[in-house]
Amino acid sequence: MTLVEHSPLTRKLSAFVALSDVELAVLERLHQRRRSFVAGRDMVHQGQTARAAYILSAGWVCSYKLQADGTRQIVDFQVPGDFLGLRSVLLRTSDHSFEPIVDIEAAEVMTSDLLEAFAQTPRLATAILWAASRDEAMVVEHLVGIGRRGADARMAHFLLELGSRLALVGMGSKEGFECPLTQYHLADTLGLSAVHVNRVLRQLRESGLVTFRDGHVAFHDYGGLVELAEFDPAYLDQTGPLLK
Amino acid sequence: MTLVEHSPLTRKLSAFVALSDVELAVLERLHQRRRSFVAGRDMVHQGQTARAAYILSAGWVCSYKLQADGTRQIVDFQVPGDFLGLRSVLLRTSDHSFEPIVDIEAAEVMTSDLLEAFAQTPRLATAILWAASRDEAMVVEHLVGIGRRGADARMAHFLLELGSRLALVGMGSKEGFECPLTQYHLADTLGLSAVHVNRVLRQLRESGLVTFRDGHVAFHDYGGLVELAEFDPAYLDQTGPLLK
DNA sequence: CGGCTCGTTGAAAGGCCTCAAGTGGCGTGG
DNA sequence: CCACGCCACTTGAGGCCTTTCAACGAGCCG
Repeated sequence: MTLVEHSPLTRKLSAFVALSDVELAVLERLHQRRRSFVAGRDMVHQGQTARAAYILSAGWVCSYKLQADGTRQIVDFQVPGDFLGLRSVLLRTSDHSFEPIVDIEAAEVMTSDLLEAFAQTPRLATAILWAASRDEAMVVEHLVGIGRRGADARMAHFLLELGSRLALVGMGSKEGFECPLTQYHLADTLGLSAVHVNRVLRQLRESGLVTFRDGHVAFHDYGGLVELAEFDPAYLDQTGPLLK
Repeated sequence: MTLVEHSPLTRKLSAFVALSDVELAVLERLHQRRRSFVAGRDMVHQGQTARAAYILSAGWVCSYKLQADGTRQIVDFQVPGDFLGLRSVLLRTSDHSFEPIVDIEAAEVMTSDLLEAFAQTPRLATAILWAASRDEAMVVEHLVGIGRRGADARMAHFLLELGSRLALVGMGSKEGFECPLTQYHLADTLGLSAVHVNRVLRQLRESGLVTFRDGHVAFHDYGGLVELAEFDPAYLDQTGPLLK
C-alpha cells in the first residue's frame, strides 16, 4: 500500500482482490483520458452506439429507459468507482440512456486500452468482471424489489444498497451518506409516483428509521431498516463487514 | 447450409451472424455432454456455485429468486437455444435458482470447452456474447415492464417477447406458440397475484387479442397486442422481420 | 374415491395513483 | 430591491387497480 490517494475504482476493486503494485499502476493508467460532463445533459442516448466506456471518478449518473408514454424507468445508478457503458463496449447494444445527475468527472476508456490491460494483468480482468457481475446482480435485485416488495420495503432496500455501495468507496457508512437525488429520481427508480415517494419517506422518517432530506440520507435505526427491507447484502458480494 | 438439422442454439446464433462450416462444427461439438433434468427439481440452488453452464436443447427453465417471506420473483425464462448459468461460469456468483418447468434436455459446457471454442473461432465468441447481451437487455426490459406498465400491457408485452424468442428457434410465429407455463408462473414473473393474472388473461381473451389456454398461446390480433404493450422489439436485436 | 394442482369467479379491503392546491428556496430580470 | 417563475417538496381527497380471502369446478393420479 502506498500513501498515494487511490481512485474510487481502485478502492472498490481492492475490496475484492488485493492488487499488486503493477496491477495498481495499470489500473491508474486507465484513468488518463479525463473528461467532464454537466448535470442534466445525456451522455449517451437510447439507441446510440457507444464507442468507449467510462470510469466514474466523481459525481452521480443514472441509466434509464424512456417509454412511449413519457414515463421513465431508472435501471441503475452509477457512483464513483463504477463503470459506465462497459457492456456496450464489450458487447454491442446500448439500449438505454445515461444522464449525469450532477456535474461529473470520468475517465474515458477505449476498448483497446481495456483489452490491453486485461492481457497484461489477468487478475485485474477478474476483478473488473467481478464488478460487472455485481452490477448485473443489482439489476436483478432491483427487479425483485419492484416485483415483490411493498413501497416502504422497496425504499428501505434501495437506500441500504446505495449506502453499502458508497461505503465501498469511502463515501458512506451506517450513519448515512450525501445524496444528490431528488424524490423524482426515487420515484422513477422504484416504480412509484413522486407523491407516494414523499409519503413513504415521511413514514420512514416518523418511524425513526431513516431521514432523506436536503441532499443527505441519515440512518437512524440501521438494524430496523435491514429488517423492514429484508436486506441481505449477499448479492453485493462484499464479503466482509464493510459497514463498520 | 447443410441439410443436417441444427441445434436451437445454432439456429438462434445464425440470426445474428452467418456461421461457417468450421464454426458450426465447433458449436455442435459443444453439445457433446448431454444431460437430462426432470421438471420441478432445481438444477442450481440460490447461493450454490455453479461449475458448468448448460445449453438448453429441449424444454423450458425459469430462473428465479426466493424471498424470506416465501414469495418468489421469476427473473427470466430459458427456452431451447438459450444458455443457462453462463454468467456464473464466466464470472462468479449464482445468486438465483434454476428450475426446469418441464423435463428438459441440455448440454453441459465446461468452462474450458467454452474458452477453447472462443479461442478457435472469434466470430463464435462474438455471437455468444451477443446472446448474453441480449439476455441482459431482456432483464432490463422486464424491469421496465414491472416498474412502469399496467398489468394488461405487462402481460401482452411478456407474451409478445416470448413469441419473438421462440420464433427465432422455429417454435413460434405470429399465430402463437406452445407454452407449458401455468398462471402461477405468469404471476411470479409479472409481479402480480395469480388471481389477477387470471382476470387479465380473461380480459385479453374477451378483447379478441390473445388466448392463453391448455398450454397454447394464440395471437388473435397481433397488431393490437403490439399497440397495447407498446412492444418495440429493438432490444431483442433480431434485426430482420423474423416473425413472418 | 380422496387428494392434489390448476384454473375460475365473487366480494371486500387496501395500496398506490391522480388531481389539486399550496409552501419555500433560489435565480433572473425589471 | 422586489417581483416573478421555476423547481423540489408537501399534503389532502377521491378513486382505480390489484390484492386477499373464500369458495368451487375440472382433470389427474395413487
